[in-house]
Amino acid sequence: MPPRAFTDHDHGLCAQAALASARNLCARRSLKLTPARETVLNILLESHAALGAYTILEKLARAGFRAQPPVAYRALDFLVENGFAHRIEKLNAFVACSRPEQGHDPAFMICSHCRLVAETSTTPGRGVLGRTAQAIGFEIERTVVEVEGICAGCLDTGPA
Amino acid sequence: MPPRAFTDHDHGLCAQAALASARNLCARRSLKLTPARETVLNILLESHAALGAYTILEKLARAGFRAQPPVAYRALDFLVENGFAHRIEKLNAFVACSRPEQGHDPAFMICSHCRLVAETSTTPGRGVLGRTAQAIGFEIERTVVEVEGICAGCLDTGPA
DNA sequence: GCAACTACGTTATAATATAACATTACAGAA
DNA sequence: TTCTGTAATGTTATATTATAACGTAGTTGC
Repeated sequence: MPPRAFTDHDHGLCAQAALASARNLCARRSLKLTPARETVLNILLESHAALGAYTILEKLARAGFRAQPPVAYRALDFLVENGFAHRIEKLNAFVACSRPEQGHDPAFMICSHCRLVAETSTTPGRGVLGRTAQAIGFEIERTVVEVEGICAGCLDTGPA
Repeated sequence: MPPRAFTDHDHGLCAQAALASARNLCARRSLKLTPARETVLNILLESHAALGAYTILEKLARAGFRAQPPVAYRALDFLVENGFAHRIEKLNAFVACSRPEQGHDPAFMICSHCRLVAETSTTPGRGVLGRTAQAIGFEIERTVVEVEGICAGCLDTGPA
């Protein structure tokens, strides 16, 4: 599956599908997709851009929620823990997950010009790094793979 | 070259070599390794642990420097830009570079128990991610590869 | 009903990072 | 040597990101 962020697609459908999928998974796992959580997920699903917690907070406020930071962070914690969103370490920001159905080790391509983030996947345990880890007895738990660069669209219109 | 952080080694030598190497490279490239910069590098070289900017700032203060944040951040910027240190995104912290001589795409193994960070290297442009990037015309500029887990030493003494 | 748990509301503050502008040091040109 | 531009530092203030702590309310299972 190619990443969608930088390719033409019907984003309405894309967002709708992700939301439906989240609802589904929550039902199956008896997780509560409460209003605040669902609203944050919808905010993230508006685009493939990474949003900072305080940007999300503003949008939450506009949607009628109380705008204290913990509200946003708690919702984000829930979404990230359950695989409906990801934290982009490089940006201290968050994106909706493109593939909530699959367990995955996500990898991200971040356009430093338009700030869109495409999700793809990686197999970090394998490859050189995995072998090195094994050689020294390091047990991998989580991986962060983020590449920063310029997406095709931004290259076309002239790189930054 | 295996990562040193999690393996037995003479750390005094390790730090000394890194410092010598930094001095050398600065001379060759006419970069100024000023007292503040060298002190920060030495602070980082004390161990293979990642240090936050404010921890570094405290140590700088103890070494007789003025302790305003920009002092630490400027020195860190210099060290990172010139490859003498790296920023660990996952931790918002910094480590000395283990191989300042080589241009590299570093990858890090972070022990979530003892917080030591081992540096190794990666070839992000190749592999699945590189091919995906190429397929959609994404031009990679920088990569962040950090794996979090438990090092052999911490596994031995009982995992967290 | 009520105990236990989960989520939410709210205040406060911690931790990380940078803007902005004044001052000083220093290298190369006149 | 003095001038001058650049790089580095000093300093104040503030922006941005994140969490602690504690009380309230809703829900679930008994």
